[in-house]
Amino acid sequence: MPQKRVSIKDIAEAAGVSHPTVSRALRGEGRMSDETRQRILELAQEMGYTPSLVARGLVTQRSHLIGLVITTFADPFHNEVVQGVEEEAIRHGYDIFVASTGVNAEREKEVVRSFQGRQVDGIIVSSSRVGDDYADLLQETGIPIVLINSHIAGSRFHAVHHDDYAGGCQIMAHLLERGYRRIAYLGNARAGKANTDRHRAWEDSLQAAGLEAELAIYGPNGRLAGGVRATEALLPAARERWGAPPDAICCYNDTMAIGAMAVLHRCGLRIPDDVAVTGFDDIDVAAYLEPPLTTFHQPRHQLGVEAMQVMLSLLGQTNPHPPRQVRTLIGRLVVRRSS
Amino acid sequence: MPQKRVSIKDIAEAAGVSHPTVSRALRGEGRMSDETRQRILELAQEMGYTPSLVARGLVTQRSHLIGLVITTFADPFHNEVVQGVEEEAIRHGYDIFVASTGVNAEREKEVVRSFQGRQVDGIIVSSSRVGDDYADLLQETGIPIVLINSHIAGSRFHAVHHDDYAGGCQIMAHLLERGYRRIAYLGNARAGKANTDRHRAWEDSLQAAGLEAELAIYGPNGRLAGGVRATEALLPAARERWGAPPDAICCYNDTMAIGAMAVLHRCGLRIPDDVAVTGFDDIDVAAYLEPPLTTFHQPRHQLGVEAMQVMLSLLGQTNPHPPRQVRTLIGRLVVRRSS
DNA sequence: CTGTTAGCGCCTTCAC
DNA sequence: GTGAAGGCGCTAACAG
Repeated sequence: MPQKRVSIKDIAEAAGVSHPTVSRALRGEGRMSDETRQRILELAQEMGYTPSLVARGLVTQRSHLIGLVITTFADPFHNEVVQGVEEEAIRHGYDIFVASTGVNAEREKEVVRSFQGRQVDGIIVSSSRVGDDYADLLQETGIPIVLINSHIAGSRFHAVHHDDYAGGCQIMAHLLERGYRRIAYLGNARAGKANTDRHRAWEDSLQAAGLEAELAIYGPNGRLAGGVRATEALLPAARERWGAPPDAICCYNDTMAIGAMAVLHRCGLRIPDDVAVTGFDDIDVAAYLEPPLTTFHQPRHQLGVEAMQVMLSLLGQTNPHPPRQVRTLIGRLVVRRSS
Repeated sequence: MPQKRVSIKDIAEAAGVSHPTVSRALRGEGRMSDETRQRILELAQEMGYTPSLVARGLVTQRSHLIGLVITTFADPFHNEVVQGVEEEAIRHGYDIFVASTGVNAEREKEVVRSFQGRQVDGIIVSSSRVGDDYADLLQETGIPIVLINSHIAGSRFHAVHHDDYAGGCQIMAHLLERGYRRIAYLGNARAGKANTDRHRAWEDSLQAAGLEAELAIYGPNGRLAGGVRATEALLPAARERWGAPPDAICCYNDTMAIGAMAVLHRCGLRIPDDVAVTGFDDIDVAAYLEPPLTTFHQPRHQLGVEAMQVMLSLLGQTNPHPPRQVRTLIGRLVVRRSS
């Protein structure tokens, strides 16, 4: 029985009052006799009334919708972030509208248009390499923006991120302390600041230890296959340079590290006896690998929560140009058996 | 510069025509002089016009939005499905509005209300244990519904799913053929039909082989920790019954299998020499584990695509009660080194 | 080919 | 306390 929508008019008629009265009753606004209010509320319940957020949005110009841009749904890092954003949003009466862009600049524009068209109250962008043109596009919408882990073009945006450089340094300090010397970096050619920060941490740490940062190999992406590809390139390169495999591989993230471990296993190299491996992010599966993966834990969920908190504070403001907010979350080194 | 929205009225004024004319020009509808149309289009471009899908939705009663319900964003299975739905949706001019419910019945209702309020044109529900009351709630909205992998209460809904029973049988046939005899089932207490089908496949296959289905242990959920918990319970139970570990563990899904493998490793049991392990789904990481996991590949992405296709066909209909559509996708056994 | 009028469902003044 | 208007931005019907 695809029943027709019931509107406040229908309720008004049934209750013998006018629509505005119903509207007020439903929102608990304006003083009115408890009796009428009660009757209206009951009627609304009975008739199965659901307010049209569309109509409401049209008049109030607020959709109670937050647009969330991610690169892909198929990434364990993003997902936790999304979950965090959603929880915090719901807690405050907002819905989230998630869209993935892939690595497609055209699609990025489409998403922004769609967000604008649907009048989202705010936009959160997660882990994108926000280029300057994209940044301009976002800015032009006049909609509040919060960036997660992507302040590459971000000196002008509100942002929540973790400190990749510090994290990378902790990973490296751990490896050096354990006596590893031929440490290679496995990079992600597709990542922006996150990668350069981690790369730099690797480089600086080696130099500070009086070693040379000799071997950095990049995979085409930060996924499993990217880790495999990069490792397959790394091993011969290391042999050429050192006459041996690296004694440790510092990977851009856990996912690439898993790919790297698979290649090492396949080559008969033991982890960590022959080669140590470290990841980054501490995705769920990291603790369950064989051997369990040493990594740097990122508060992914919290990242989403705080991004939404910043957004809420922005939405509460009347000031169209509130001072820039930047939050940096601190992760922690998690040492497991892979190093 | 949070510029004010420009509306078709603004354009109309600038172009010296009436709004409806602008509306028509923008939608390429109604014949009109190429000149005026051209001028209007240029003006719209210049002024940075973005149509208000909110207003449009209010009058057309179509939002071009598809609501998608999942249980959690943090699940590698769902994510591929979502990605598939999104791609197909975008290809046809729809956006998707994803909401996660967790295992919270209250939240399920909220989501439906939100979807109704935002006037989604259709609802796709993925991998939920759609209970009867929830089913009723969905039905009452009068919005077209498509279920993915959750036709538990689904004799009345359109659905796209894979055949868990057949898949389970293939897994079991493989194990039996390899000579495994003490095969345990590691179940997910929280899953609905997917679990019962796989469980049944395990049971029937053993009996058909003249063996008894003796040991099925359930984890509290289908996640890593669920796999760990169940396996920790399984080993002593097996020892009690057989005086030895099972020689194979047939897991509800890959994620639980990873948890199981971690426990086996920790106990010094070799895979597959001491205990074989099989999963289900073929999530990305399955091929990269040590040892790589034997599993049953599910066309997760395709599942999403086809669900959206069914939805599109429904939206194209005028018939309020189109004949029920059910699509069953076929997966395939992927034998790797864990068995 | 274009303008006028009306209304989607709701909220927000304002009178009463 | 409540009702009567007006309008959010857009499309649909009908004039002209």
